[in-house]
Amino acid sequence: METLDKRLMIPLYFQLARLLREQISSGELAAGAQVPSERELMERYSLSRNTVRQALDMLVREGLVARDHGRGTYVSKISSSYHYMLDTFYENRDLLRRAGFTPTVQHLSTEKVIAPELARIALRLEKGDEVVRHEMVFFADGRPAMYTLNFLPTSYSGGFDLSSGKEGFLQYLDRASGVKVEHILVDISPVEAVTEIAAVFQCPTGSPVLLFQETFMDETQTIPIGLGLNYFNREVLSFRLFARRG
Amino acid sequence: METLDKRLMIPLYFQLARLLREQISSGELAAGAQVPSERELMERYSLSRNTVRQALDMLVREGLVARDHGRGTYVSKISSSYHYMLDTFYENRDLLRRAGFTPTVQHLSTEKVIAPELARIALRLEKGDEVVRHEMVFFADGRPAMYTLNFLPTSYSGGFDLSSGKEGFLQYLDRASGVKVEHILVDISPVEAVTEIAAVFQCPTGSPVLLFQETFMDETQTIPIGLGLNYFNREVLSFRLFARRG
DNA sequence: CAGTGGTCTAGACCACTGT
DNA sequence: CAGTGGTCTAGACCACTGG
Repeated sequence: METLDKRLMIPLYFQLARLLREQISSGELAAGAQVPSERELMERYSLSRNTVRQALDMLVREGLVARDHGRGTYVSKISSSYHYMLDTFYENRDLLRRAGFTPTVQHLSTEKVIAPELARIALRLEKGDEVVRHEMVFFADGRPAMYTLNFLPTSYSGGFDLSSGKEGFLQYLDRASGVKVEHILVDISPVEAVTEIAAVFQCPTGSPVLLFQETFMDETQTIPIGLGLNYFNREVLSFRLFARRG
Repeated sequence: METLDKRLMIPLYFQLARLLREQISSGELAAGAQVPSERELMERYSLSRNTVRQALDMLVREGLVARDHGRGTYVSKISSSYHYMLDTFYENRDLLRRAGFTPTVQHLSTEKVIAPELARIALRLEKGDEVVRHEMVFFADGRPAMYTLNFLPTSYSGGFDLSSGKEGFLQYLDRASGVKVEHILVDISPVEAVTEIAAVFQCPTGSPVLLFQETFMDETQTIPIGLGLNYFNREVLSFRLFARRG
C-alpha cells in the first residue's frame, strides 16, 4: 500500500524499521502508544508476517518498542530516540543516523605528532615515534554529539579528505591500512570535560563526559590498526548494551 | 535426528541455541571452527530454515558466532577466549574477583519506598506503587569500587541476607522472583558523584562516575525482573568490551 | 559451478489478554 | 470471543564465496 521500495537494494524489513523509527522520533507514534499490530503492518505494506516481525525485532533490540503478549506492541517510554546498541559499531556518522539524527562532520585538524603514551601503547610503538592525529567533531541535527581524536601510524598512505564527506573514517582506514577493520576493543570511562571539549559541547568545564577509547583491530584481533578517543555528549547520545549471565 | 524435545514448552530455536552454546563452550565446536551450515542443521534436527536462523540469530547477538556471507558461520575467536568483559555479567562480587580483587560487601539498607520514576518505567509499575530498595557498597581489596541501588517489586518474597555473604544478589533474585535472570539491558552514562557517592568513594563531589543502569531480564527478554543502578569508582575499576563491525 | 548466508512469502497453530 | 504476539513450516529467489 504505502511507500516501501520493493525490489530496491535495501531490505524490506530494514525499510519498515526505518519508517517506524522515524514515526517514533517524530512523535507520530508517541511514547507509550500502541504500534500497529503485526497483521495490520502486513496488510498495510504488503509484507509477510515474518518480514514485519524481523523489522520489529530490530526495534525491540534497540529498545524503541516492547512487545506485550496478547496485548500488542508499544513504543517504549524511555528513549524514543538517542540510544545506541554497543554490540556492533559503525562509522560515527552512521551511528548518528541509526540513532535517528542527521549527521554532519567537522574536520578540525590533521597533524603529525609524537605519539602520546596512550597511542604508543595501543599501537605498539616505540618512545618518540610519530603518529598522525585526526581531530573531528560530529554533530547530530546540528548539536555537538561527539569529539573524536584518531591516532594512526604514519606508515599509512593515502590522503584522508573527510571534508568531502564521501568517505567515512573506517572506510579510509580500511583503504589506508590495507586491512579491514572488523573489531574494536572499547575501554569505557567517565571523564571531566576539559576546556577544549567543554567549548565544543557547550557545557561547563568539568562536566562528566563519556570516553570510549577504541582500538581498531583486524579480524584476527592481532594487529592494532589505529586508536580512537571518542568523547560523547551525554545530552545528545547515550549507550545501551545487552549482556548475558556468565 | 538428534535430541530436541519437540512439543515441549521450550521453543525449538531456544533448545538449538542452547545445544550449540554447549558445544562451543565444551570445545566440541572450537574457536574459529565452522558451524554446520543452516541447511545442515535443518536436516539434522528436522527444523525449518527460519527456526535454525532464529537460533543462530541469538548466538550472533551474543557474539558467540559470526556469519560470513557465502562462506559459512564460524565460532568467534573472541568470546570463546575469556576477556572479563561486558558481553557477560556476573554477581558484582564475582566481577571483582575476575578483575583480580578480593571483594567485600557492605549492606547499607533495605527499605520499602515509593518507586522512583526510573524504577517505575523499568519495572512497568503504576504511579505510587512501592518497591523494595537495597543499598550496597562493594569493596575491592578494601577500596570502595561500586555503589549499588537495586529496586525490586514488593511481590518478591523471601528474605535477603547479604550480610551472611553466602548468597549473591542475582542468586537471591532468581530465588525470590522464581525466574532465572539471564540477560541484562545496560544503559551507560557518565554522571557527577552526588555527595553520598562521593563520601563512599572518597572522591570530590561532582567527580565523573560511571553509571550502569541495569534492567534484569529473564531469558525471553520480555519480563523485567528488577532494576539496578551501579555506580563505579573509576579509580578502581574500568570496563572493556568488544564490538563487531556492522 | 555448488554451497553458503540474506531475504521473503503464505500459510498454520498456539498462548495470552481483554471484553 | 476476537485480536494480539510467539512459534513453526515449506517452500522460493537472491548475492556472495570458493574451487
